[in-house]
Amino acid sequence: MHSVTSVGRAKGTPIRFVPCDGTDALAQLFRKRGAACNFKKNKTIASEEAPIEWVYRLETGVVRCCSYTKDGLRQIFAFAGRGDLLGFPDLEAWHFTAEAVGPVTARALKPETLDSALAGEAPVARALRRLCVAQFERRERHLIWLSYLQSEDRLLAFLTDFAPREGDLVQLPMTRQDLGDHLGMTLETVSRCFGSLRRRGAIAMQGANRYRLLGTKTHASAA
Amino acid sequence: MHSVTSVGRAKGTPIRFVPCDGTDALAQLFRKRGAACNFKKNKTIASEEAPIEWVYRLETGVVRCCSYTKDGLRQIFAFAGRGDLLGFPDLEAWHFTAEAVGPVTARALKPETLDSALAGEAPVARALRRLCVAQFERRERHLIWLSYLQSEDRLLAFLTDFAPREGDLVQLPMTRQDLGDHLGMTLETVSRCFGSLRRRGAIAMQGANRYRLLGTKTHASAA
DNA sequence: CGATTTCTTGAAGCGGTTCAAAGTTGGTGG
DNA sequence: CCACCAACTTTGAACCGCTTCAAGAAATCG
Repeated sequence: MHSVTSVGRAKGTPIRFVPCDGTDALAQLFRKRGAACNFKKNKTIASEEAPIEWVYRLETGVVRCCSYTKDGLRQIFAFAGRGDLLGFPDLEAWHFTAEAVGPVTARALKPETLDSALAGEAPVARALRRLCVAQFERRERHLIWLSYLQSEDRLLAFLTDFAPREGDLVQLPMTRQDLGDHLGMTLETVSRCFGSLRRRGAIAMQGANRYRLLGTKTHASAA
Repeated sequence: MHSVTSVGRAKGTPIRFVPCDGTDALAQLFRKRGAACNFKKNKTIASEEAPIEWVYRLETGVVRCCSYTKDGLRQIFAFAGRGDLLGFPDLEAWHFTAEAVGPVTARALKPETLDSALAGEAPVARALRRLCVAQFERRERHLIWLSYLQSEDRLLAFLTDFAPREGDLVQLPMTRQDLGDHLGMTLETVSRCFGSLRRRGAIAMQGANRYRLLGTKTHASAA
């Protein structure tokens, strides 16, 4: 651990992630009027600072949303998946680069189309606002991970977040490097952390890319 | 420096911060229909997870937007100032705690009021969306700071961001502890970094809380 | 002015990086 | 089907930046 004051203001819950449930109106819009499209592994879907020509809603596959510094360093803000939106209307340019981690399918809409729906249909506007705020909160959670937790707990936090449910066998589509660039550590540290989490009994691995969360309270539901 | 791949994708500009200019419609709304209010130093304006009863637009003073973990550690997401909004409508609860760093004045609006303006007036809706996305980008920039830069450059990045203009004498309203909790380092490290930045000639100090950016290109505008 | 908070500075220790090398995995073609 | 190659992962050892703990200096406020 480092920095951050201890001000003794213990909160019941730490930080909850509010999954956006109001997406329905948006989902329908994309399904009805969106163009289906596919991206191959590692294909760049959108480039930072390029004008937004399409707004996407992901159907299958995982996308890394990241930013490159001028020296070529990469920070992955988030891994986007099914139901996530890439791009916002009335935003002149992409503020991150989006790349397909594996094969990806999505539905695309022209920003103008979404824009006019925004004006006409209140539920769509509301759904988009909620999605934006949800992403916003996600970034804040990420910020907390990076400054509070040490590497091992940071990885565990991610794995917990990524797993749909405790005990499920989860396939990680991304590399150690991707994880490192997301969690602010080197790929070596990521690897070492996988090792110690496994040894510690927090996770079970099946090959390098499949894991299962052995919840601290999976069997014992006491307390 | 740590982690983060060098993929060699040099970009012209690193990450720009797009100041939200579309606030006008919102500003007018708050000025016309908002209730004026004052907060004393260190007063809690909003508490994480509490229901949002008012949405604020800051007029003077600085507010720290932060989150406390259950062990009482604090992460400061941002220091909000004049023109910044605290709280979003159609969001059931605060997702951070807001505290006055010094004396603060603001205008407050009931979320319902803002909500109905959102439905009726397109420019207000657009302004709010832009503000939300701007905050969003701000968090992403912050993430980049935390994972790319080492302490000294992190502080410099903040000081550069906080100064309205290079060369101006800037008064810092927050403590070293606040800065540390914002930048992910201890207050001691913050202090040491102030020292080395001063020695290095990047800034000039006037007491502990006034500084002046000695831009690397202030006088010499060459190249 | 004294008292309390805030800031600075020093020295030791640790977590994570860096550099290096060996081990795995998955895909391709003989 | 196996051999080979490239990409990815694991592991080791030395080093460095930041934290931690501790003490002293400066600033702020009643």
